[in-house]
Order: sequence, then structure tokens, then C-alpha cells
Amino acid sequence: MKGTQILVNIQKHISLSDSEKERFVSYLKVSDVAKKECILRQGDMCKSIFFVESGSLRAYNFNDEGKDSTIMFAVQDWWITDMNAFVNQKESLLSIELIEDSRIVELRFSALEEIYQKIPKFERFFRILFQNAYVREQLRVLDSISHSTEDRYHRFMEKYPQVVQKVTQKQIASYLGVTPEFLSKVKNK
Amino acid sequence: MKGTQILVNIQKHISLSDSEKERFVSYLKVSDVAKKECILRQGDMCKSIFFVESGSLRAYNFNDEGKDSTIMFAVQDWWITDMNAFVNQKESLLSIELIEDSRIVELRFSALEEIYQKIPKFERFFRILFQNAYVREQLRVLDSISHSTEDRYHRFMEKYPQVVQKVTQKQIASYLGVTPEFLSKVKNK
DNA sequence: GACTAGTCTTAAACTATGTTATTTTTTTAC
DNA sequence: GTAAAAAAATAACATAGTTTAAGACTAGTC
Repeated sequence: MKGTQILVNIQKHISLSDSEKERFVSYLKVSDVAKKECILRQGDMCKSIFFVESGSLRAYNFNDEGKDSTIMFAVQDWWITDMNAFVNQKESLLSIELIEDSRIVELRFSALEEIYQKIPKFERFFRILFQNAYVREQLRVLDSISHSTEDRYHRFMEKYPQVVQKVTQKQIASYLGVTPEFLSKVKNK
Repeated sequence: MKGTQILVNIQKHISLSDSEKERFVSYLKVSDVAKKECILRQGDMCKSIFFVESGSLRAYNFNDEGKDSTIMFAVQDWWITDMNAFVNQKESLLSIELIEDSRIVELRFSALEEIYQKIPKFERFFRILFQNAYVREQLRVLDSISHSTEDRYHRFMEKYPQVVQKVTQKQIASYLGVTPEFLSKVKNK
């Protein structure tokens, strides 16, 4: 049934009545997206936040010098978007591409605003979601400014084994902010 | 009056009745803290989140190799804590020290939980606060993995002029994740 | 006003990481 | 199943960043 998995995800933090579930699900759009497709393109407006029902995605920025930097990966049961562009409704700094064929649930900005109004409990859910996201990013900043690349590579491998299985070494390098050549050297040392 | 500034901060995002204000303020503890004091020590439990009424603070981690890494600065009208330790109620990775004499408002974890229950609007306020914090950290990660130290130094100077006035170059270096010697070289190039 | 401790600068030697290029290996597309 | 394309490994050289140490310059303390 449409929205089953996302409801499980949400009910980790809040409980919903049947009518609330029904109402919430009515705002969602589920689609199957093929590997290599983009669900968001850098420079475009970011109209939605996405939940990964199955598969995996990568959010990255491509800068003036042609450098590709991975901001995040998302696998099953994760939420992903260009949060800056989404909440401020401005041009995206990130592209989000499919690492493999995936089933994606889309929730539009305008729908989410309506949900906050109609079912205020969702404020709590997203409070917790963003709180955890903030914690995660703060720990990543600490990791990146206080540890060596070698340490960071091993920590990444330990922390995100589900991700490691799906992505290339080049993508891990771009997540760590180093070149693939250097990561290869570090790894085979 | 106690809590005036924090109420202004909160009412940027939600509106409160007089009785809600009164109730909320009753949970707060305001104190004047002297320069160099610590309001949180790495390794201790993190029982509170802090709001800066005046002055400035620095949150940093001190790692095994003796490296001091600044996770964030906070100036007037900012919120600060070790969010990881606070929300999960575990040992703090960070210390928070006073850069100058400051007036600090303290909100304890248990109080905040009660506030969420009694005045659910606060779920919305903190949803927005954490959402913005997440955006900020995600942008910082992007900055740190995609730009040179020189660029990052100049971007920091432009983005946080209020902070720059108060902190030493050594502290900026530790925020960027480089040595003070190297920052000095970059800067005087 | 002098002492002290901390900060900032500079520089030389060293280590980490980037660049470019070539080869090998793996994946993808037909 | 094979050709083409992408990823990974390797290596030589270049640049970015660290370490150590010393001197110049504050800011805080008595």
C-alpha cells in the first residue's frame, strides 16, 4: 500500500490515527526512478523533500572549478533534499542523482506547509528529524576538521556500511573531500 | 525583565500568549558568566541548551592528539549546546567556554521536554531552529570539502563579521581546521 | 610601568594531498 | 560475448598544510 514504509518511519517518533495517516498519504507521490536520473538539478528550485523507500541516491555540488563534492548519500528509509533550497525556496546548490533504480516518495513544500497546519504533530516529527540531521552534520564537521583522511575513511566505512556497498570509491572520495587518486593511495597503504 | 530577549527571538517564528510567555520564562535560568569560564565541559553530561543574551562563546573539541577544533561560535541572539550530547543525553564531546563576559539563558533538557508537552507550539519553534541549524551545518560541510583554506577564510570573514570582531585568529584557524601558523601565512599572502 | 603569558609572524624542513599521465580492472551497453 | 566506458591502481612531480623554533607584538596582572 502507498506510503506504508514512510508511515513506519514517521511512527518511530509520533503516533497517527487512521484518518491522519490517510490524510498524510494523500499528499505523497510515489515513483520508480531509474539509475542515473536526477530528481533535483543544481540551479533549479527545490520544490520537494524525498523519502527513499528502496534504492540509493547521492546529493552533490558541482563547483566553478569543476569539483564534484558529495554532500550526502541516502539509502532505504532516509530523507533527502537540498535543505537550504527547500526551506528557503530558492535555487538549489545541489543535484540529487540515483545511484540505482529506486522507489522514491515525494513530499512537496506546499503540501508540507499544509500538513504542519492541519496535523501539528508533524511539527514534532520534523523537529526530531531535523534535530538528528543537525547532530549528524555537526559530528561530520567535527570529523572533517579534526581527523586525518585515513581516519575519516575508516570511520565512514564503519558508520555507513549500507552505503559503502552501493557507492564507488570515487564517490566516497568526493564525500571526504579528497581526490580518488589520493583515497586509493590511503586505502592501499 | 527576565527572558525579554529570548522571547523576541522565539516570536520571530511563533506567537505566544501572555500566559504562555510567563510559563515559558519560568523554566529559564539567567546568569552572568565571566570570560574564560566553561558552561559545559567535554565528558560531562549535557543537561542544557543555552541562549546568548549578550557576549560570546565558543564550542570546541579537544581530541586525543591534543588538537583543539572549534565547532561553533555563538554571539548575541544565538542558541548553543552540544546538540548530540543534549538530545541523546549522553557524554559531551564539546566544551563551551566564554570568550567574554556574557549573559546566558539556560534551558534544561527536562524543562524543554515539559515545554513540548505543555505548549506544543514550541515543537514548531525548535523545528525551525533545528532546520536552520541543519542548513547551516550542511553548507559548512560543503564549504569545507569543496573550497581552499584561503577561500574559506574569506568566506568566514564575510559571513560572520560579528564573530570576527570578538575572536582570535587562532580560534578562527581552529574553526577552519588548520594551524594558526598556516592561517597566518594564507592571510598575509 | 614592568612582568608575564598568550598571540601573531616568519621561515625551514617535513608530511599530506593534488595533478597529470599511464596501465589495469571492472562495469555498462549493445 | 564483446567493445566501449568508467573506475581503480600506480607513480612522478607539484602544491598545500604541519611542525618546530624563534622573535615581535599585545593584553592582562600586579
